[in-house]
Amino acid sequence: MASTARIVAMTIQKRRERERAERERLIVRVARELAEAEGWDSVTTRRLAAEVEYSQPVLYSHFKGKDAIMAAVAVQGCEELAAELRKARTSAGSPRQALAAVGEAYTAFGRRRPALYDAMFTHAVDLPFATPEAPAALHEAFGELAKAVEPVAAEGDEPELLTETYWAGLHGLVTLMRSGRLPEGGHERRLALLIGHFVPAGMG
Amino acid sequence: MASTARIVAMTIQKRRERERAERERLIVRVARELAEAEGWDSVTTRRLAAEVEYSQPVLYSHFKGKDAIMAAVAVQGCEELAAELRKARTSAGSPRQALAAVGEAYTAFGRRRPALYDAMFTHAVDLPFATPEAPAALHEAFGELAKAVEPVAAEGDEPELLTETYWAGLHGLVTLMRSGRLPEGGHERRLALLIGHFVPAGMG
DNA sequence: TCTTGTCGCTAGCGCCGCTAGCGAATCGAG
DNA sequence: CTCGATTCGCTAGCGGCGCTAGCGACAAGA
Repeated sequence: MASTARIVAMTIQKRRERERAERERLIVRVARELAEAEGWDSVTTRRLAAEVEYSQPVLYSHFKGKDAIMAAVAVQGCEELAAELRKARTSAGSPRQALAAVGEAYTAFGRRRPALYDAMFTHAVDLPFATPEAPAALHEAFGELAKAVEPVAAEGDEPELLTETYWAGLHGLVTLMRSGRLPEGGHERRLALLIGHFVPAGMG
Repeated sequence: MASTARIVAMTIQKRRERERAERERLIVRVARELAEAEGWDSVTTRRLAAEVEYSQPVLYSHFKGKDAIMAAVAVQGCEELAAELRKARTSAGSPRQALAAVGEAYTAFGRRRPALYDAMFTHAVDLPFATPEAPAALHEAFGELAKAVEPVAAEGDEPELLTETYWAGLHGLVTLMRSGRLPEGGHERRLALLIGHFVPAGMG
């Protein structure tokens, strides 16, 4: 009897943990949907709690604070970005085309999913970046960039630094455009200029 | 007598306007100092009002809101950035050196004056950017970049777009580094890579 | 059955940006 | 010189923010 009770208790506990994990995923999903629909300013802890139909303190039993929720959304974004970069890179014919494809995919992602992009690359400094502890999805996304950059690296260029530099160029284009500091028109030509200057003459 | 009274009234009014303008400058100066010392999060309307020794509503008689105060600080920042870019550009010996000098001056500015940089290029979308109505100081700063970029533009490169692209690269380097997404070490080499890729082979 | 512990709730703290509306000081006319 | 009109900075407060203390209901184990 005692053993039966213990087993039942254990399965009950498992169900609890399952439900709890599900609720956590719900919070992240709703936070993301809300942010994408109305912007991060609309994602307040009160509003988010109301949308998931729990009280505010429940959020804090899952996450340390609002920034941690944004960080969770950012990790999701990294996964999607990595997938899109990979797809762009692997379906390109030449190194130059691959570099252009990931550049276009990156900036397209930033424009199509601004809330996700902000969580990943402008807000939320909580999650580590340039260290091994950074989320795997982030390494994966950066790795896609790196794999596209390395083939066009010149003699003596350190590939990692060159990738970071290319990333910075793409990031600058996305953020300056999205904040209205660069006109939307001309984006393709700016991107082409950036890419062109990263490819050695006569390559591609 | 009536005319004397009117004249006196006018000079009194002038003094008033002078004092009012002085108070406005005080607000902007204190806002900037506070932001540079403790970050923009510490620049609340209550705190700022206390520092200038007036009540909160006084701020709103000068500025539409907090964003407008940040915008005023941003304009100051543009003036300083423009001056530093000009100095860097004019004291360089060759087109390549000029491009490198403004790039270094730009990123150095972003790192040395993070609060100012944020007001100018990451927050405060209030002030117009890519239009003629943009503040003169902003045009001036961009013009300095343009004057450094144009000499190295290749045949067929649209100079304005190329300048924007170079700016985006610099901006990306500054923001990704300052938010901890790029390691501080390696900045000089990344900057050198960016500059090197913007200069046609065999130039400078 | 009763104790113990878990869990989500209500309520509230100290902030924020911003504003309504009052009272004192000043101005212009008689 | 007096007195209504106007200017101007103040106190006080609104609604909302991130976050948390602490209570009550409910479930688990003796």
